[in-house]
Amino acid sequence: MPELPEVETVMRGMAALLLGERIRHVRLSHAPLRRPYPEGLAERLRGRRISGFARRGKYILMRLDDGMSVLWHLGMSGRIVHLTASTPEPPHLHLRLEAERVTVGLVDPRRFGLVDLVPTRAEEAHPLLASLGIEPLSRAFTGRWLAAALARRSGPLKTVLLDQRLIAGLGNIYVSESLYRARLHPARPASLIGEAEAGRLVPAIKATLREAIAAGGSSLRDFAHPDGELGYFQHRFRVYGKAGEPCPDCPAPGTCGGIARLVQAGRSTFFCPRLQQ
DNA sequence: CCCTACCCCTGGGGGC
DNA sequence: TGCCCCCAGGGGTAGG
Repeated sequence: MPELPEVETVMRGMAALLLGERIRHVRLSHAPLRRPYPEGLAERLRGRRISGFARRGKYILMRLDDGMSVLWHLGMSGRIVHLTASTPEPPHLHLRLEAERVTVGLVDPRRFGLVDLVPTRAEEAHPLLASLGIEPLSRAFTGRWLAAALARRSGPLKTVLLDQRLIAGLGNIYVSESLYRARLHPARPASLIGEAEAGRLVPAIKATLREAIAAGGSSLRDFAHPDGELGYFQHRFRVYGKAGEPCPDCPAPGTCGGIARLVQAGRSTFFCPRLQQ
């Protein structure tokens, strides 16, 4: 599930609950995630105070008072849940972190997520972060930058935009949504996107991500509701998952024949075949 | 290097 | 109802 906006919202939710808290106890599941937990993770976290949060791509960094950071990745199905005394323990709970005033859990049925430890001063050197590309919401992410980056890549535009080594945080949903907003066809060869079109795409990506974060932010106020899930929200997609439905921007229903679905590198892409060229 | 195909894992939905 | 297949918002790796 989580792409950049969801991860950002989860991170903010974690910060709201955990910032400044001291960790009293950590319990880990026996079922492994994508990679084994670092040696002695539970013991190393106990007694530490949580001093800060950051996000890099789809990764969350939780900084501790001993110079270490906990690296979280939610995979496809990972969620952070606020556990209260009244809620029963959810299935697929892999990490339970009990702090002074709150308890949170990492729930991940598919177990594609991971938790690791990294020195705070060397976060960027962690193997999973070292090869990540540009942050799409940064000032450095401009049409000029993107045009130059795309010029060196072959392959369809959609697939290239999903590559975390180029842009960190875009996922399958927001790539489709951004290409629709920019009116660019997902199958266009990336190398043939010029500066004018890249100059359309960059603000489309930023606006798409910012709107989704804003929608998540508005849902954050509810994170204490009974199921306690942090950072997830119903966001209105214009094309994602809407194959066969009328295109929201075509003048009359049926003008474009409806939203189309395409499979690229094994992932679904949704687009309007008339508006996106 | 670059690109696609396949794999990891569980659950939900649709068709029969 | 049950079963089976497909699909799912993540990424890493093996091969072409």
